[in-house]
Amino acid sequence: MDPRSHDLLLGITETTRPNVLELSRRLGLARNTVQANIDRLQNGGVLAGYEPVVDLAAMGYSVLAFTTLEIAQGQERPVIAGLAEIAEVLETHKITGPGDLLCRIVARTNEHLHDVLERVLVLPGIVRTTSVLALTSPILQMHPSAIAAAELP
Amino acid sequence: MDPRSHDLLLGITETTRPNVLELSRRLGLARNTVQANIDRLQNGGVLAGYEPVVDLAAMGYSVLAFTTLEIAQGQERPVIAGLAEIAEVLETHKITGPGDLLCRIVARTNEHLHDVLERVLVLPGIVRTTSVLALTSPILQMHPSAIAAAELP
DNA sequence: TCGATCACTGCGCAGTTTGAGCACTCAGAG
DNA sequence: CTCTGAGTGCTCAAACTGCGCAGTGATCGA
Repeated sequence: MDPRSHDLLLGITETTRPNVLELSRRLGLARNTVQANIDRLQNGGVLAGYEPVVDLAAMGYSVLAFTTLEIAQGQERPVIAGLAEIAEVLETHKITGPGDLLCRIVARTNEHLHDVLERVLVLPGIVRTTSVLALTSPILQMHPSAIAAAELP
Repeated sequence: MDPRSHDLLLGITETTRPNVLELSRRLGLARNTVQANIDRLQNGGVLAGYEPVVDLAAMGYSVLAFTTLEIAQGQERPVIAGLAEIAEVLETHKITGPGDLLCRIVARTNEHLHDVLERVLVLPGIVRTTSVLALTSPILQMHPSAIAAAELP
């Protein structure tokens, strides 16, 4: 991942907008209507922006892991701050149950993942980590589709 | 989630493009250069498209769960097909370790989640499910940032 | 039943962006 | 020393945006 591409992907996030005219043609609605609907979604906070869809595998990150962290009492905040510094940690969720944090981590190789996990482990307050590797990801979607809407009372 | 908004979000995925001219100004590069770089990323498969960023909470889906499924021998394919029919199941990963599948599931409420899990449980071949709820998600990013690039040899 | 409101439509116009092409420079590789 | 690739600067018609304004039909409360 060269820095140029990185800047590009970052910049894309900020300059990407839907083509309202084409959208209106596809949906069979007036441009004004589509624009108003988009505005409504944005104002409601549902539509928070636009992002490039990045194929991590094509980017060289072919390893995906879900790692559960157990944290010592009251150490969550600094641990999260530490995790935020590790680029390969894409998501962190505070969770219920035996673990405390669930992280989504990408790496180029298994060795690289090992390296990342070591950087995680040295964070003060981490008691234990458990990782599972994702082998394939047969389902990937952004949001619940119309099926869900149809089920509503 | 009304059907109109759904169509809109779906259509946005297909009609959204970055503003290359503005991007070039921000990056201090020529428009041609930026366009060529974007083409390169697309052709390389790294940049797979553009998507709206949807705030699931604002959309009414305030519950996020990670559910691990244990599947009976050789039943994975039909189970995955069944999961694909459930709109609330946003991601499914085949994983290593004790579980077989890890799912990311959203729901409007805990009751709704309960309902979704019941729909999951009735799929033939599911032996056991274990769910953890995500309370907060302090880190959320799309891809490893420049930090990772700087670390490369 | 009347008037208000709302979602949607259609039109228009100035300004911006796109897509495509061409010519040029510059640095590195063979 | 030449070739090649990356980047630049320019041009043009066509497309799209942002914005405003006027009109229609349906719904709803008084």
